[in-house]
Amino acid sequence: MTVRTRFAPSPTGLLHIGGARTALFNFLFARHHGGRFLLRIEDTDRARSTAEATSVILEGLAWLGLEPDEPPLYQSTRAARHAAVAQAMLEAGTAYRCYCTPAELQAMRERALAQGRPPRYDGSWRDRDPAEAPPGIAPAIRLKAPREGETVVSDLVQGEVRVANAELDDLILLRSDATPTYLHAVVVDDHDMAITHVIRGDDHLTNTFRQVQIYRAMGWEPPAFAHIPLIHGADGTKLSKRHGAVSVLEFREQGYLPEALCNYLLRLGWGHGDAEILDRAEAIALFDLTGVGRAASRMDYAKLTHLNAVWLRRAEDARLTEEVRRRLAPLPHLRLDAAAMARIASLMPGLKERARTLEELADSASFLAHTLPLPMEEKARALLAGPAAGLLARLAPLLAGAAFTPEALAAVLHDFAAAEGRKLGEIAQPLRAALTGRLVSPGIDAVLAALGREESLLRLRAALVPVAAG
RNA sequence: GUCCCGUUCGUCUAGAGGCCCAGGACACCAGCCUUUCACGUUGGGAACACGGGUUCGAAUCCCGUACGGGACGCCA
Repeated sequence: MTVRTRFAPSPTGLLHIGGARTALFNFLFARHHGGRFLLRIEDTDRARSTAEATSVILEGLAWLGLEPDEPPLYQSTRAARHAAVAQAMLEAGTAYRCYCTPAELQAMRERALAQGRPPRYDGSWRDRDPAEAPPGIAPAIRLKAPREGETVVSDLVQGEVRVANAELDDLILLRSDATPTYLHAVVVDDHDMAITHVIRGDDHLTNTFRQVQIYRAMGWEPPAFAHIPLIHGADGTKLSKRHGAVSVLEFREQGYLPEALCNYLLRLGWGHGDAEILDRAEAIALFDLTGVGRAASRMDYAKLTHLNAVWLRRAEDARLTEEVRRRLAPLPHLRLDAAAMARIASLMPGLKERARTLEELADSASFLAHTLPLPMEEKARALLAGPAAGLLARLAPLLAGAAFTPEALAAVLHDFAAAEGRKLGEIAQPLRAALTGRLVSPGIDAVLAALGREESLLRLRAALVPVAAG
């Protein structure tokens, strides 16, 4: 039997990282077992579903490299099939028409709650003669669920979970307007799509009992279930916007790499020995449901950022250069011409070691494309205002005559430091300040070489002018 | 309220009766390296929720308690 999994989001909002992780686990599980990963858009709630939300989900999945193996199935296109199955259950006697109005049900719930009983449908139409049906009321179709015994779910993550059938009431399959409820539509679709493993958030665990009852009523074999724990915010409560970024596209915006986010999400709630850094191929090879924990895990942005730094260092320079260009393009006072891009590309090895996100990377590369005057960090300005200025003034002519290769420049700086009786850092730091406007950058010889003689001397003199004048 | 699930360093986790006076990673602190920063590297502090059992032996099995989460809709 070929493994078939699915991710089934409802397009009512963003693709948040909880959903992304669910998709990732489904994808990885399918790939690990040589199966297929499918996507179903649960858009039966027409009022809340939007095309925008659907495209956000598709875009997020594509960015994460979690594209489905078949075109997505839109649940709303399957209403006729859902109704037909409910009808078949009606005829088979495993379902019945219920004429209670929403108001009556509401009152029923409130009464039960007031008496300290669980709020459940009392089954009043279960065995009632349909001839007693009140006129003018369209019935809903309810499952005639077993009242005795228990329903058992053998969950691949949670283990064997059971509940007494007496705890469950007769759920609605088809609303009075003939549209399917979520519980019913999911079962019919998973069955028709030949889904073998349903991997989803454990907020669905208790729904599963009722879904299993539907499978049983139809004589269908239920798929295997795996309910994975939810992701919480740093404070342990349900993840929401106030915890920081939650939308997948938001992470992209902030400069996170998809492979880093996937790596992080994989390790959140799943472990395999001491393995921490995993690429897609390794994840597919190692992932299995047995490694999934049962407790909710908290979102840790610091760890995500660290993983992002790791993946940033591993990323191709050309790709990062393009990402930097895209992020720098809208900014003022930058000239992203071929020369500037060549500088950025040549310094990328040193740049990417010092950044944790694409945002930081772009920021740290901006000096290479900046038009003069160069913006100065306060500390850089202070350094240039000190005695270092004299050193740089004496250094300038030496640089003017030097070959602009990192090796030759390093030699010039070393010799100069020796001649001045200074430590190299005492030369390099002010020079860095003059050339970059900052105190942190790739190696100073590499920076000089990347900028080239003309630009380097231009920046050096520009930095010294105010000092000389003051 | 009822039902279901969970609980190992601050966080993510390893651990499936002796290998654990509990290992790794992030974060934190200190040293080294370094041309600053970062990387790297070395070291440090830091946890089996609590109480009972079972066993020669329990983080691991059982039962309670506490705390947390989830579900109880003609929402998904």
